Amino acid sequence: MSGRTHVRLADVAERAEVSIMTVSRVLRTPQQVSADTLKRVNKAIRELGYVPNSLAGDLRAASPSKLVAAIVPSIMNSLFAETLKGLSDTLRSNGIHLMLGDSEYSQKEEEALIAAFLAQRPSGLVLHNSTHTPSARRMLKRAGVPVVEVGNLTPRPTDLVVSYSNFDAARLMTEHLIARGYRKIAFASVLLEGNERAQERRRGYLHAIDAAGLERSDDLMFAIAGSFDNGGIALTRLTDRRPDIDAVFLAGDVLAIGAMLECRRRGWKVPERMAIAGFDDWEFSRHFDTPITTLAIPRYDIGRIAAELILERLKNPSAVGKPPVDVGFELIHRGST
Amino acid sequence: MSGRTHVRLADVAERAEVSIMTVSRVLRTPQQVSADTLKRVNKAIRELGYVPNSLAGDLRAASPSKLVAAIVPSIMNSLFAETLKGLSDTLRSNGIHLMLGDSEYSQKEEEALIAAFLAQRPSGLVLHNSTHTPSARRMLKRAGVPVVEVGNLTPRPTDLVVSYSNFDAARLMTEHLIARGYRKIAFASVLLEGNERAQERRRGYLHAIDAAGLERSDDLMFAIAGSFDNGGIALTRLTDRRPDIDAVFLAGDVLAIGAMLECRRRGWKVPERMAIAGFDDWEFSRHFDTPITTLAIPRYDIGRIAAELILERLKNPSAVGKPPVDVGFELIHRGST
DNA sequence: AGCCACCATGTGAACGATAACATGATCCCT
DNA sequence: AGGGATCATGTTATCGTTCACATGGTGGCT
Repeated sequence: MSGRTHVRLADVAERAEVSIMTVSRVLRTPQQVSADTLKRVNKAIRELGYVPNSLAGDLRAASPSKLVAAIVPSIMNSLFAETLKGLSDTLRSNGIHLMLGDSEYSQKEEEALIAAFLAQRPSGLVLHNSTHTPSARRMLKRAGVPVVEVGNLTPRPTDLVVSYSNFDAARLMTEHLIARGYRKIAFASVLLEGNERAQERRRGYLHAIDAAGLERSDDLMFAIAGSFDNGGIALTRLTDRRPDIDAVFLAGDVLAIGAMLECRRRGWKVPERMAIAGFDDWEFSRHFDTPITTLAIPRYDIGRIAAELILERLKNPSAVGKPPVDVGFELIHRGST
Repeated sequence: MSGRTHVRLADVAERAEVSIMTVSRVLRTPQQVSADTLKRVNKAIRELGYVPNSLAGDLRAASPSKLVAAIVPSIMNSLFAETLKGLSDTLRSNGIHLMLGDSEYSQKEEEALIAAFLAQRPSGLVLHNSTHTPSARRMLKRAGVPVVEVGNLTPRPTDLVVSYSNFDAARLMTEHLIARGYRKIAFASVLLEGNERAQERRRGYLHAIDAAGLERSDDLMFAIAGSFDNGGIALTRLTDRRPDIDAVFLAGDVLAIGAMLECRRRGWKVPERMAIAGFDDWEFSRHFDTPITTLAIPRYDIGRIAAELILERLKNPSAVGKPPVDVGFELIHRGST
């Protein structure tokens, strides 16, 4: 073992008795190298266990690194995982890999991550949030890198957008509940602060409520961190305040599932005693005795399309100003409403 | 806009009327720079929106990039997500970020990811698998980078290990079922091929069965991809073959939950008609009418400790040969057994 | 005053690769 | 047989940063 950590092109070149440049060609443009040189160099590469140094390569080529950075509010939320999978699959088949950050729903943290990631000169940036600190916004503008926002069909995007309208989705679900005859419709969601998606869903709910002339009241709204237990808690708080509630729209994460469990504990019939509507078609939503009416978002596709937009931009950097891509959503009517 | 994409140290230096080196020092060792130079340079940095180029920095410093690569069998499996979160949290507080790959349970794919990741000169590698292709094994040995395997307390690790014994965990659960009086105990797991963890769990099950002198039979074992529905299918297949089964140990993913749902559909009392044991304490396991007995693995801690080992090794590269870290597991006895 | 230590800053080379150009050999065509 | 095109390979400069060393000014101590 020599003192040097890694095998370099120069080491391979020496062993194969060719120049560095020839080794480089063997790796990148083998058709430009004669058959037997190719064989000799490949042998040396294998024997030495050469692993290219992308840092050096990308630096000299002034090309971005073969990495795309993604920042999600929570790694452990399987909804975001689906989008990441779409991203990762699509990028990988183009030789690009994923750098992942977890902003923990904090814009300040997101800003720090953006700075750290940009230092790696990624080929692109995918952000779940579309509201950022001013400083983050400035960095993104100047980065000279495709930026895709995927959490909401935001009106004033930084660059590219692939998403769906949280507002429309929540409005549609509320309209559905109204059409089914419910009149005291409550709304529960994850915490609103810094979460544009939750805010938009709330706006959508209120819009439908107002349009139908139904009661709009703070009593009918509740926000709480997303978890099973909290879905039950939300239901409890709301119905304690207002026993006349006949439907709850739980617009986030696993809240609806928690609410279903709570209804079962209480022996409440769904939807007769209480209708339950969810957001996001968790596999589990289907599996209750009374399966849950919910909104299905094509989250894998969001990731896939985000990747495609980045790849396209890399091929053709001048093609800026692409309009937002609306992947839509689907209301899945099941037994709970 | 000039033709150049990014602002360089040289641009900042020019604007602040100092040398490149001074700017570099402002960023890395500001205590070596006089107060007013510091102010002037920082102003220029802000005005130009300078973002360091880690590619160049890490190249020259011959230091690894501030990235750690992790490869999991499936991004969308929330169990792995928990470990990733532990990793990510711990690394980030040390200025290191995560590169993420999804091997889709394939060793060939894992090998490709390892090669691609090593090219980025990461500070470390975290692998969920502990069995690799020969070529992957060779790369890992030669990489000169800390490698942590986290999926199983494997006997012949590549380098570092932080995990628990799948064998012992499955054995313990099987012993628990035996102690509770069950005699025809079936075993269902995710697909075994290339999945060392599932294989080890099966070994643990068989070990306990043999030790107790109970029936060991292919009829009592079933493997299927992990999903809700497949848990129900596993239960159906097993009891079709062998109606005398009185307990099923579902050692993987969400199979146990699927089996519970299937029991409910059939109106089977758990555990009277059929005992159900799971592996991995999904939040959901608690929330059935009959909550599920299961094994809790400290998956977040696995990630955290893996990160700590890497950080330690970076500080002190000579400290090789650390023994495996066993984080253990816990059998959580609930109503289903 | 003279000397040395120290502090702030600058200079030149180097990290490992690639781009652009240069070279010499081979080949084909007239 | 001569000359340009083509092919395989080599040479030199460069990417943006950091390292190692050099330099000049300031201050304290005797």
